Amino acid sequence: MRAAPTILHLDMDAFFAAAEQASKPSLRGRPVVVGGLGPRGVVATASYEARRFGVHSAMPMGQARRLAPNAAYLVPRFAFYRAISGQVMELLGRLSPLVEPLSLDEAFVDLEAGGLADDSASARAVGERLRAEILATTGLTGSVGLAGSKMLAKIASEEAKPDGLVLFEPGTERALLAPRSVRIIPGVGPATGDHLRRAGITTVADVTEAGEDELVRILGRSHGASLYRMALGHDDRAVVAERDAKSVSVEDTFDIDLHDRLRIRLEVERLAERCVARLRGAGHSGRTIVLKVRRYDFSTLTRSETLRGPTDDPLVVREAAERLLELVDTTGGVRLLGVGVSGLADYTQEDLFAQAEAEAGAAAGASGETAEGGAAAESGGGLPGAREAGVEAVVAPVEAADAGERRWTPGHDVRHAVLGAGWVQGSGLGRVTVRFEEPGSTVPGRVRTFAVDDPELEPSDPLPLVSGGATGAGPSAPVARAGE
DNA sequence: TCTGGGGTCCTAGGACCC
DNA sequence: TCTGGGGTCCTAGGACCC
Repeated sequence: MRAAPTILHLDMDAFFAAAEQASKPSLRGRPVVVGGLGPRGVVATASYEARRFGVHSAMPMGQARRLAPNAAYLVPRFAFYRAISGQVMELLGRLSPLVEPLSLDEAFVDLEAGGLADDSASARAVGERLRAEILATTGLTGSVGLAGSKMLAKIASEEAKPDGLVLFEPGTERALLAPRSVRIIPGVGPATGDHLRRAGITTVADVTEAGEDELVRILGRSHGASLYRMALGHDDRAVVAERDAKSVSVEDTFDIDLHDRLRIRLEVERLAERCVARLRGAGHSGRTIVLKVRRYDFSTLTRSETLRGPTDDPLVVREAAERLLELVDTTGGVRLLGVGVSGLADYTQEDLFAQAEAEAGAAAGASGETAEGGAAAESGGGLPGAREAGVEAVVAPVEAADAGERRWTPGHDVRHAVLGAGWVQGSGLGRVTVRFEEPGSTVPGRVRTFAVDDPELEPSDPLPLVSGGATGAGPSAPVARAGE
């Protein structure tokens, strides 16, 4: 707990939805919902206009459509948001060497470590200047919380939303927290909130009155003790710039439950490939392979297997995932499959050969237990071969169906040879509807409809939200205008 | 049109070891 | 050779966050 409010928390306002509104003038001031558009999609972000209809994050899309039938519904464009996030994080990096990103749209900054603020007045000035810079650079608004600890800075930025700044003076935190719901404390979610309510604890003041022993009794040692400290305003967690990843995973929810065992197996194989691609892309390898299965009734289970050493070999991960699948009963149907790797190491495959040889040498003197475990972990190598032929027969038609057809995803940018830049409003029945407008314009653009195979229409990259590019975002920024 | 995808941290039991 | 205590690793599940 610091004597000056030099921990800053930045939270961009309705980030995905705001980025889409900035990119598409016709959506400004209108309800916009970004999320999965399939039958099992959920809301990722709702614009403030959409929130007035009761739409919020994590809500099933079907429910959102009932509440706000006239909103614009768009799929997330992560590459676009990442580019904007990069611009924002770059601005934060100018304030301090200690920047801790929590997600694309959120970060802590230690202003004291940056030497730019040492009291309330200077911290507030830095926060306001940052908000102005973010707006000038990205065209988007962010809210800032300033306090003497991470927890309070985060609560302050929540209070500042949208488009504001709130500073909590150190020394006032206990009085400030006391009357509020325990749910404002990060880490207290629906389950813990219910648990506490059944014990008669609903406000932060109730928490401090109950005492640490009582909380530990209700919530367990770690959770109880930390909640008690937080309720007193005690939070000494440091802003940490570099956090090593601990796991990498990919998962898919299917529009319709999968029943066919071969198809399920095929999807597990694909997920394993995707997972390894991400693992390798991050320069990692890992020891523990995890298979996740969500069944028709939403019950979720995981099965895992730890190898003798880290791997980034697609075949090894795939075969482990296949072995794990053999342990799972999928009768009744499967709505989600996932494959993950944890126990990460920095090694890549090349290093592993040397390591394997070293281990082989060591294994000569090792116990039989270890050798047996290793043999079991690698036994999949020859076994599944008998089934491969059957799987291949399934692979071909699935991939053929995906190939060849151009997809016009709603919300994505396009360029027309004559009419210029626009974005897809919708498509179906062999037609695609495009609105022709650019981020810089102040009035909504015209709408035109084309055949899906119109040769003059092609997908394009997002345009920059702010012209001029004062940040020098660099040549690698995906927002760079296509064809210039 | 009921419930995404990518993470983190914690707990608890059993195996195993000293 | 009727029974302890502590530490670490592995597995499975759950809560939480954005």
